[in-house]
Formats: sequence, structure tokens, C-alpha cells
Amino acid sequence: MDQSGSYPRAIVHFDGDSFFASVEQAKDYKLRGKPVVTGGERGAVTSLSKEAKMLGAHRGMPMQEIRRVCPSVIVLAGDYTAYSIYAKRMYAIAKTFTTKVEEYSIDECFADITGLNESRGQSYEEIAEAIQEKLELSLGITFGVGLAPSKTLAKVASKRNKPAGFTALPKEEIERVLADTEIYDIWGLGGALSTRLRGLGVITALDYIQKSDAWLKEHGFAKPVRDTWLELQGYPALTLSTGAHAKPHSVMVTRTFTPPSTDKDFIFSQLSKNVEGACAKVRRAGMKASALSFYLKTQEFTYHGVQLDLSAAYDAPPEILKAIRARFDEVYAEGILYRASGVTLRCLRGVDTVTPDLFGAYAESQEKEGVFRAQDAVNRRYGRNTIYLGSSMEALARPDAKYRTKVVRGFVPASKDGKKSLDIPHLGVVH
DNA sequence: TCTGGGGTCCTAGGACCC
DNA sequence: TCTGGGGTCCTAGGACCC
Repeated sequence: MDQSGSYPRAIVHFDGDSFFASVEQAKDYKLRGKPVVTGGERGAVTSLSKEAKMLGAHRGMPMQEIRRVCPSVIVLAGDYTAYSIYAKRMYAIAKTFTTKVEEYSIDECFADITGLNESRGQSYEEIAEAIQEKLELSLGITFGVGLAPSKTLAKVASKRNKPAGFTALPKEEIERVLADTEIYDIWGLGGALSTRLRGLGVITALDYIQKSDAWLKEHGFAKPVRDTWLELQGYPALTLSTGAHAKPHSVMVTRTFTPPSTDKDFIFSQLSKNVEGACAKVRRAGMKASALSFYLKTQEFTYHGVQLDLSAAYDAPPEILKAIRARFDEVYAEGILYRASGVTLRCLRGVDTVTPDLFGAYAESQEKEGVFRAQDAVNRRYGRNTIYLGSSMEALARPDAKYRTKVVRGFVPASKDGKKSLDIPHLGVVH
């Protein structure tokens, strides 16, 4: 059947309902039908089952408050390994229908099913619902599903009938639906942009698509804003990234330390720990980094950092730490209270594409590499931080070290300055 | 509720070159 | 000569996302 008028492209968005809590209930039947929240490991809720929501618990509530309004609540620590496994199953199921699947996040994916209606002899709606049914039956969790001519509209659609809903949003329905969608709820328009738009009288997404291209230019809105504007009109401006080789472009490890500190050695050791973690991630991805940036965050929430290039590509801490140490004083100042540090490894390449530098630094690092491989193996087997570098010793020896080395996830509370709060669970560090 | 952790992409403006 | 114009590349920083 010809649906090319309603769907010049047919994009489906799948969004797992209460993903982390739902996975917990799928794993353990005893949790089904009960109020479950995750986030116990850090005392702040990260995901709530629908039963917990029905009893009045909200995301962002302190754990004590949750227990008060909902005494029967079951609080669990996040099991990120399990969530990743469920995410991979989700992608795999979607891929049995089409290869054009974007693995967008731990609980979401997009599929481009354009043309499948002809080849399968089914409507796009039927196909989207068939995928949804297969996901729900195979995983034991429900999904919000949206079908639309663009990614941005598919996101709008999947939000509309949660949980376990399906919404089709063909071109003919765009105006009706966008009239009751606030600009603030549009994917791609964050706190800053939606506040600006509202100041210009744009309240709903319909107001937004009725503005002209000239109007956007006149007010200095740039490409991402225009792409969103096109997408909302049903013109796909964003393509799916379906690359099977979804390798990261950068890898970062940052950690807040409590209490904040002025101690130079302690702060450097924190950074050293960040570097170890980042190197381990890079090795796991089978990559090496040839550039990096590191920063310190003060108690006043200002950032001080530098970006630098490495003499070659590395996946082990020694040379990286050497480079950071050489420039540490550019960001560290005596007497300032620091609350966090972080490192980002950049210019990542697959190990096979790395060209050795002229001065032998690469060859030297190759010799040491065996040591870090062994370390990875031991840490995998006996738990993290079984083996660590001397320079990270101080960080690990602190009394609260066990909290700092834990997997943490969190959320940003809704704030008065118009910044969007996080309302979807997301992945922390998976080990 | 004083505010976590990990990513991506875009752009203004400076450096540099012809 | 003291005065141009224009192009490219890079980076810091800002915006967004989950």
C-alpha cells in the first residue's frame, strides 16, 4: 500500500517504560506488581516502577521521602550489566525487522522502516506494532512506541501514550499534535533555547513550525534549531546513525570527591584514578588516544582545564600521566577548594590504525602494555581496584573511597534558570 | 534538594596564509 | 610601504542528549 504521502520516511522510536525498574521486575518475578525503585547505591532514585509512581513517588524525591509515602517500596541498587544486556536484546530484536536501527541509548532506539510496508504487505502501523509486540514478549517489559516521518516527530509520538502505548503521527496529524506539545518538550530544544523561544512568544511546537525560515535567521538561531524546525514539519533532517562500528569519539571519567580538597597530591591522585579508568575503557573498546583534556572543578563550580596532544596514541596511564603532570600547575592553584576532577581521552582510533611516532615513544609503551592487560584481567576477576597504580593510592586509601569507586547514576533537579531536568534513566559506568 | 556522570555536535573567533 | 581582502584550520566553549 502507498503510504508515501503520510510517511515520506517511516521512522519508529522505541522507548522502554521505567526501563531500569522494569528490567528488575523482568529478572525477578517476585518484584512484579510491586513498587520498585532503583538508585539505592547512591540514595537518590533513578527509576521507578509504575506501582511506585501510582503510590505517589516521584523521580527526584529523596529516598527517605519515598519510603515515607510508599512504605512497601523495594529499593534496589542499579544492575547496569543487566540493563546493558536488555538494551542489546532490544537492538537485536529491532534488527530482525530492518538493519537500519540506531542504538540511541540504553533504553531507546530508532528504526527506519521505510519501504517495508511494500515488501511485507503490511502498513507501517502494523509493522511498528509487530516490533513492539515482539519486544514486549521477548523482554518482558513494555515500550512507548512512536511512528512518524522524522526522528524528532517519532520522539514526540512515543511520549504520547506511555506506558505501553503506540502513537502514529502521519503528516496529516502534525499540526493537531504539535498544538498541544510544549516547545520545552521537544527533543533538541533544551532549557536555554526553549526559554529564548518562549520569550519570543513561541509556546507550543505548532507556534514554532509556523515561524518562517527568515524569522529563525533574523533571531540568530543556528543549524541545530533549524534542523529541529524542519523535522517537526515532517522533513527528515536528521539521519539515523546505524554504524555497526559505533565506536566512541571520546571517553571520559570524572568524579566528585567529598569533602572538597585543597591538597595538591590528593587532587592529582584523583586525576590519576580518572586516567586509569579512562584507559581501561579505551582498551576495552580496542582503541588508543592521541589527545586529551583534563579539568578541575572548584567548590564554586568553575572549571579549569587544558587540552593537549600526546606524542603518540596510548591506552595506558604512564605517558598520559606524565603529560598531565607537566601541565597540572596550569589548572591547579594553591589554597583553592576543588570538588571534582575529570579527564577526557580524545582522538580515539582503533589500535590497528595507530602509526608509531618517530621517537620510539610508541615502541616503549608497547613493552609496558603487557602489564596493563594483566591488570585488566585481574580486576575483571577479583573486582575493580584490586590492582591500581601507585599514584592512585591516595585516592583509594581515603575512608570514603568505596563510595567513590562505585557505579553512580544521578539526575539534575529541575531548576529555576530554565534548565531541563533529566527525566529519562540513563547509563552510568558499566563494568 | 545547593547541584552526578558520560557523551555528541556546532560555531564564533583567533591564527595563519596567500 | 602600515595597508587589504579572503580563505582555511583549529580550539574553546556552549548547547544539547540520556
